[in-house]
Amino acid sequence: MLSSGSQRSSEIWADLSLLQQKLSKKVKIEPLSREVRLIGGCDCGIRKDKGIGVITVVELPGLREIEWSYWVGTIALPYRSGYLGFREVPLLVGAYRKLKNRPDLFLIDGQGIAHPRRIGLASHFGVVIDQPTIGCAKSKLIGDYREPPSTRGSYAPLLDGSELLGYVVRTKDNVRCLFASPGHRTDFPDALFWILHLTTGYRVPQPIRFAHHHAKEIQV
DNA sequence: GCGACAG
DNA sequence: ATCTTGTCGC
Ligand SMILES: [Mg+2]
Repeated sequence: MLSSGSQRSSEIWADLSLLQQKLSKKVKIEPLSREVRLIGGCDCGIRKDKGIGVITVVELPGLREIEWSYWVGTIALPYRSGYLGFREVPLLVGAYRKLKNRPDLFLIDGQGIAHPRRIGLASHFGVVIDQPTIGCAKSKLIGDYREPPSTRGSYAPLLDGSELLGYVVRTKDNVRCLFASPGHRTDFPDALFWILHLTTGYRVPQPIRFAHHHAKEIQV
């Protein structure tokens, strides 16, 4: 029973899983078409049932922040691995609509297609706004890989059997790897390239760091 | 039954 | 994600 009033908890997740299967069919993995000058960094802060979604816009070259927006909303679902998009996408869409600038690419704190149904947060958000996105997660959701050397720039493919999902990337010497995967309207080389080019001195890419900082301070 | 499990 | 101070190492 898709879309109804009250329903059993088990049915809710089953319905959301079906919805993800539909959404995943809209995901396009293709080379970034635009020239990238403005990049949007996305992250959310959540406490209890109140959440805030933040998007910062950084300019290239320089990675200087030129704008940022946020959106506050109520979180209806509890966290469950594989369903993060349903909690954070609404908040990010709200912030997206308040932006004055239009980023050429969005970097999101979460997986792209490296997801059980190939529709992680970055892909989900990308399909909803139909804009280029790349997923940049701090830990793994699914897939197998061999640990890359400890030097910045090292990487290894993230695989589900023989299917490539993304890359496990060392963005800084002697720190845990990041998990990069294309979200929507970007491809694997794009994910690897941008994750490394937007990382300077810190493990997490600057755009996402800025968004994270804003979400944390506003939430007070 | 056991282990994995984005944020 | 959030709860939380100082401390060890690059
Ligand atoms: Mg986050």
